[in-house]
Amino acid sequence: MENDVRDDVGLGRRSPTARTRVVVADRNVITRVGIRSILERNVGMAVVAEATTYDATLDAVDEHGPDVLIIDLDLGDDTTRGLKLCEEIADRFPATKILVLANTLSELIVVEALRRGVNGYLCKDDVKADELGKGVRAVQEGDTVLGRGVGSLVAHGLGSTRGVAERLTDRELAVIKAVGRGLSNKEIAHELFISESTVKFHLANSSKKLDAKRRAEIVHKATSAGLI
Amino acid sequence: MENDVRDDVGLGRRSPTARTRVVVADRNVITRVGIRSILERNVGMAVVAEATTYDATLDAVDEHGPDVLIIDLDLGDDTTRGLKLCEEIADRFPATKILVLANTLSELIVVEALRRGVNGYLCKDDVKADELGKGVRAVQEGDTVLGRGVGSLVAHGLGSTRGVAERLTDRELAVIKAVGRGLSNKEIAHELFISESTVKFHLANSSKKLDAKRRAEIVHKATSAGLI
DNA sequence: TGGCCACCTAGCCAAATGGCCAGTAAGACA
DNA sequence: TGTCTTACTGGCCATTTGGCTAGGTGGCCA
Repeated sequence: MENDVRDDVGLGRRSPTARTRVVVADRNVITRVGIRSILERNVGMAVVAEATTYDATLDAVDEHGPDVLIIDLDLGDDTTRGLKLCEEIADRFPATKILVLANTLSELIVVEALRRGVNGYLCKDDVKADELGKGVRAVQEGDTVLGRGVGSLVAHGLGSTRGVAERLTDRELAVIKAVGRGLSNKEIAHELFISESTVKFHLANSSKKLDAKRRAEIVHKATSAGLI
Repeated sequence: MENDVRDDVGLGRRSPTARTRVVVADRNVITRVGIRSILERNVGMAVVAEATTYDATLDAVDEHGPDVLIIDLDLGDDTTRGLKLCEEIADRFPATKILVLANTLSELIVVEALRRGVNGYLCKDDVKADELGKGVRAVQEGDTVLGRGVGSLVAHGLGSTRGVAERLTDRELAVIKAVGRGLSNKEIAHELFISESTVKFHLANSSKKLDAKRRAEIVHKATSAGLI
């Protein structure tokens, strides 16, 4: 309908009336520019810094003390790192609200993120242009925002009898990665300097946590969740 | 998908000096806005239409006859569909050059895309802001552009002795999807109304094509490639 | 017409996997 | 102190798997 795009992406020039200051963390330039364009249509919103790595994100938040951090958890090769970063930021900078903007929708990640103090979780492919600004404003005001599908996913998870989507240990993750590379239990045991029994043990635990019947399903779920 | 038709965003009003007319196909608003912002910094480039589905993409190309189509193959739940679309466009509209802008880098997809007449392949996370404009201009002028890493991937693939990344048949894909859901061969056989032997046959073929040793690796590679 | 391809089936056998049991050891915590 | 969690190990046994050989069909194309 209205859909007038401003292409004059003023590079982070903060307007004097700006009330909502945002830091964007995403490894993808196109996405960063897009978010900037969309947010700066909203009066009173300004992107004050961009970051492409976990370390840079922490620095940017520390330096600018933004109202909202928009972050894609998948900034490196390890989403777990992104989760830890959120925890740290929520802990050290409680004034900065965190809005996760994810590529994929994974129960595993959503639940973990919320547990670690994230204030909102949107899925890139699902948000409409106006929802991004609304989401930023909502988390700034203390609401928890969950994008389309995310809410029901979480509700479904929490409603289930089992303790869903428990966190995978480092060891379990290492084994799953090896399985994804097509190694046999014996080969994995050799590579990780543990016994074949232990490999099976970790896989059995992973199976329960991910609610997967077979190793192929474990790999599929872990891959979809961006864990490997 | 409610948002099925191309929204011919008014802003894309073609300036009289515009020489490169671009259609952008991506399900993600943020990305579309980002691409638009970046391209329209370049004098002589205009985004004349956006599309979010395969059908809308074809319509947009048909209607606007752009110089370049920037497309994310993953517009629906089936990347294969995106590949077929490229083939059709390359065939029916040879004047429109196709630049794939992918989320993930997969040898499988790259090779298939090039085979089907795609003129360029960039990886979203790798492109820098200026490279996008350069890429568009390059494909428009008839060059083939491969992003960082893409080239070496292809070279590596083609250099190998085996016929790499052969196309998976529909049946093989169906079996792989089922494996990813954690089904046993017996269960898959029952679900697809074929015998267990046939399931094993398809998996063995998939193994060769994907160069995977075990079913878990097949699932991993297929998942990473966006095939399932 | 013959050849190629996708697809389907069968059986055999060795290896890998998954589920179960019962343990040890180290560090955190109250 | 005892209890918890995480990590690790072993053995047993049924099932699943992967690799092999050796066939079958129908469709498409030169």
